[in-house]
Amino acid sequence: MDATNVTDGHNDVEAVVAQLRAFLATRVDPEIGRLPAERDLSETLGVSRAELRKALAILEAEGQIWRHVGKGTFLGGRPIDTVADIAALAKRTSPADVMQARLALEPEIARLAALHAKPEQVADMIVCMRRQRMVATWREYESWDNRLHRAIAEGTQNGLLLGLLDTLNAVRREVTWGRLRPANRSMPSSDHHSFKEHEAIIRAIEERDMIEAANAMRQHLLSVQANLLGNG
Amino acid sequence: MDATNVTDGHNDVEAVVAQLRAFLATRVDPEIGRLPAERDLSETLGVSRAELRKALAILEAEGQIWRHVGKGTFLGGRPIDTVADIAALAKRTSPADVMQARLALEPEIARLAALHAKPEQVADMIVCMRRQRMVATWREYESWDNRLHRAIAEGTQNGLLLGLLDTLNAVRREVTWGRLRPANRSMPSSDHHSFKEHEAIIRAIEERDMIEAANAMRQHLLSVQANLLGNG
DNA sequence: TATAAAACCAATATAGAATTGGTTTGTCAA
DNA sequence: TTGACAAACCAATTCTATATTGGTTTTATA
Repeated sequence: MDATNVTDGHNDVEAVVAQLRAFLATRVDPEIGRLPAERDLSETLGVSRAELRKALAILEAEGQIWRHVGKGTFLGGRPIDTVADIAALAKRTSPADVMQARLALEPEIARLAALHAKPEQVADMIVCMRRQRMVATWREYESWDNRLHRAIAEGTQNGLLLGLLDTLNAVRREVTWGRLRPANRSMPSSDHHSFKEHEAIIRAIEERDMIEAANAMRQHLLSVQANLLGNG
Repeated sequence: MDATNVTDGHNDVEAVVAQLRAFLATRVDPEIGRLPAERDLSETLGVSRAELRKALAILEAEGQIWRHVGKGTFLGGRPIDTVADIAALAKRTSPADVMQARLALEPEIARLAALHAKPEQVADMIVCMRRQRMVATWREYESWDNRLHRAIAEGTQNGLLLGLLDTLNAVRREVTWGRLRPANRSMPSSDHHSFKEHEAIIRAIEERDMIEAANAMRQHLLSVQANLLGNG
């Protein structure tokens, strides 16, 4: 414990921290943002791995870097956990949340579909709508409902929006399955409210009426929402 | 659709289809749902692979099975592609697509945040905003920008919307990295347009002004969009 | 006792082989 | 020529084994 002796060893971690800061500023490509592995870096800086880790812990607490087993050590704050894990997402999601999300996303999707949908994509929507009217079970009904809403999203020509809707739908299936599910529902009646509403949406898209497309979609979803709450 | 029996002379394909149906019903575990590989199955059934594939195509058109290269052949209808794979999504997504999706989703998120955000969540937003003004690099700027927009989504109290935004942001990072990236950007100037815009959004949320919150968010994103296209 | 070095662990990445549905080519027979 | 079949080829996917990496424990040593 001699303060006069080793500035290297006794200087605690502070000297190593300073050394590290310099290293980050000068020898790490900010575009790549990846530091060498601890074993390599400790050799490069001439310190033991334990000392280096103390310094790294400090810089991590400061938010200068973040680390992860198997990945490495990187510049900047820890990236947001991009949980695309449907099951985990569904666990913290209620049916009301699902409807809220649909109401947030799908009217805008309908609007963009009215702007960008190609004729053959509109034809796809019509096919879905027609086949939905001919189904014998609610399971098939929902299948074609999914496909219809997805066809509308395809009409946006935006793969990301389509992906978001797919994620939403995946969660929707998990959620509605997880909760109680009326098993003895009769077959879809021919005057089911959704039929007319779907028709209105598709017509608006066909006529390139963006405002009406968004509106019709919103009305449809509000109707579905009311139905859900009423039945629940 | 037409389940009618074929009466033409060739019983080739039809015979194989019948053989296949029997196989599906008796020799495929519905829990697993996977058929043997075409090469194996053709040998098992004693038909050529080409013939087998014709039969498989028919059953696939009927929705009895679905196939995918590298995966195999499975019972039931083709599952909707639940793209949790950010990289795959990013590959078919352009920066313009990202902005379009943000414009679709985030104004509505801001609106709901104005309705539901708790005081401590608003405080989080303010923290993000303040720290964003003090950064030294664009990397940090973007990190705090991400956190701010995520904090707003947390204000909706809707885990699904938050998850969707996380997915969107993950894709955004991939996309902007994949494409060319302006390397010589200077540090964020203190009068960067986003600062005032962020402030307007948060103020509207704080004042529970749903309409203004959505509006401010839309203006902000439009401004970002214009900036992107201008720089591109 | 303190510290450095090594060993060990679990999570992750990586590279290559193997598998699979889809497609093309070559061969032979009717 | 046409049709059927086998083999080869292709690209997407999975599987498997190995290597890295941050995190932890053990061991040696001064």
